[in-house]
Amino acid sequence: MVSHKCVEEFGYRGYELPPNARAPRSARKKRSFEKICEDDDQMCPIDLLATVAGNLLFESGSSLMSIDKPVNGIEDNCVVAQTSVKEEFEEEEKPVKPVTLSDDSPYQESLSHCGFSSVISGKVENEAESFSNSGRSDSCQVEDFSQDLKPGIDGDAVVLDARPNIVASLGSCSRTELPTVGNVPSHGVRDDVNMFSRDDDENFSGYICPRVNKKPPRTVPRIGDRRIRKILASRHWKGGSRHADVKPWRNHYLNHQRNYPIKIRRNFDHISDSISDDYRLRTKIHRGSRTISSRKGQGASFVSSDSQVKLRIKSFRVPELFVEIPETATVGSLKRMVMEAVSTLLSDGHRVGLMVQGKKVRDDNKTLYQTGISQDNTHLDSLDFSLEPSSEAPQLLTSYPLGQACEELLPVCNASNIDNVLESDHDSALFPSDSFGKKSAADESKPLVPVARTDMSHQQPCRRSKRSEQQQTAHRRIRRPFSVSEVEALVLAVEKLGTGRWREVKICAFEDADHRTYVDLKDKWKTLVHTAKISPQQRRGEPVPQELLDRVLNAHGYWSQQHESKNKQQQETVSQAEALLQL
DNA sequence: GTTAGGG
DNA sequence: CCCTAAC
Repeated sequence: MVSHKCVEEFGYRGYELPPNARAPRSARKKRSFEKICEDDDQMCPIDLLATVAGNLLFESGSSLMSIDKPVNGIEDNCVVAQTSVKEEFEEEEKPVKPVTLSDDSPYQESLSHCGFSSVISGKVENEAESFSNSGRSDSCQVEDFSQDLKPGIDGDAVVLDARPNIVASLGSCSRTELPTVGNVPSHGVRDDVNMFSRDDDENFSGYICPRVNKKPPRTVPRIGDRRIRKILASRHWKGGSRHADVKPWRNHYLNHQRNYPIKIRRNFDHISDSISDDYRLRTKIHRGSRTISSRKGQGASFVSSDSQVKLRIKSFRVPELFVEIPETATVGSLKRMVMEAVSTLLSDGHRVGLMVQGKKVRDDNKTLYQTGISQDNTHLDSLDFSLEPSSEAPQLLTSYPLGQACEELLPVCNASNIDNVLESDHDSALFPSDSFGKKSAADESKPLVPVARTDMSHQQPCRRSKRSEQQQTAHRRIRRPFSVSEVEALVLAVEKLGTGRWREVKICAFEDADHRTYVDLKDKWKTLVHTAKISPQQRRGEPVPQELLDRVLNAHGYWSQQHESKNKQQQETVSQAEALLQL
């Protein structure tokens, strides 16, 4: 809430949070797109499962579904999730043929390229087993990069349901294709990274490392196998019967769009397999007092004398990635587009968050043991990882397509989805609801953040320069137009304090509005003055009541006059002093 | 760190 | 909203 220090003096009470933090103008142009998102709040996600967790997790199918208690009051979801997983497990899981990878296996190489991490301790071989069992594509898979999309698209927005090459967590890896070992670059880069245990405090076992990829792929994106399907409306995601082609894992996702933490069970053999939430990580924990962890990448192994806690991040999803693409675009370009969007989404501004028993652990220097993450601690029952923005604003990428036919390409992610990850955060300016009295941001604030615009017409020349632009603007804060009530509060404060005292204005009227800096207020005042001076027809954005604009002009005039007279006085003083000095 | 102003 | 100069 806005501080009432000023407000009370002026008897003003009307201030409230702007209902919607909006995306930059570039995003707002895509109204149709936003509409999709609004109408279909949570129904058109691209789920990117990036994991190396293999069929290992499903060695014991029946035990997978066990869950002791509802997580954060979403019991129903959990139950459904379990059911779904179970079903697909039964349907899709196949016996696995063991394959052992040598230490120098190209598989390791491929892992190192990946964008996400999965946590394993000495389990690479097992992972590989599941990978090796990968079969060919299923009916959903589109292999031909040059294939036209048209046959599958009815003119509505296409929503991609993307999966990485390896999606073992849902037991469907038998359907996915293992990238050609040893030929990674040409076939696609694995979306997974293994991070192995370390002994020191800061690099705890089971670290999740979203790979920061400042530069989205320039040439052929390494997208790997993706499943593509269209949806026309949200309802299409719901009943499975309407989509005979929808795989069980898909239903699994469709039914579980809501955010909730992923529970980690203490025992490897009894894992809660609740579906991961957006930005939440599915983890698994293994207990052992003395563990041998092999570091495949370095061909080394070590024995730790410490008690080790093994964590396993099974997968996580990228939420609400919307893609709009001409039906004449090729499948390859679509894949590239998705890859870029996903890369962008994950590349910048994300860090790993950790919650123990629902409480955020901010101190990175704490040991796991101090945090309560130890092999014999019950806290392991509620260990949550999350991906959260590490910077104030999500990355805005704008790679402007040149071709007219490709104008409307705009993958969008709904940033509100990560809101609840930040539920206890007050340090993020991303979500005004947080600092304005805990409104339900998911309901009231849906900043649509464009994460990428992809040039589908292969007009490479412009990409370079645009890329550098992207990097330059990567940390630009999200645009958040002032609401009328904010303007009112600002006007009130300036009326009282005058211009030129922006820090005080901030403290007086916007103290708790973390996303409004005094520079912002100063800038807003500047634009308000300008707005008040121009004709109403020339004004843009949410109309500011004329009454307020009048007050702006009045205050501006008054304080300008004050400054003038002040300066005049100073000048007089100076000249008098000079005159005195000359005498 | 604040303020002012251009971009 | 960003950047920077000036204080």
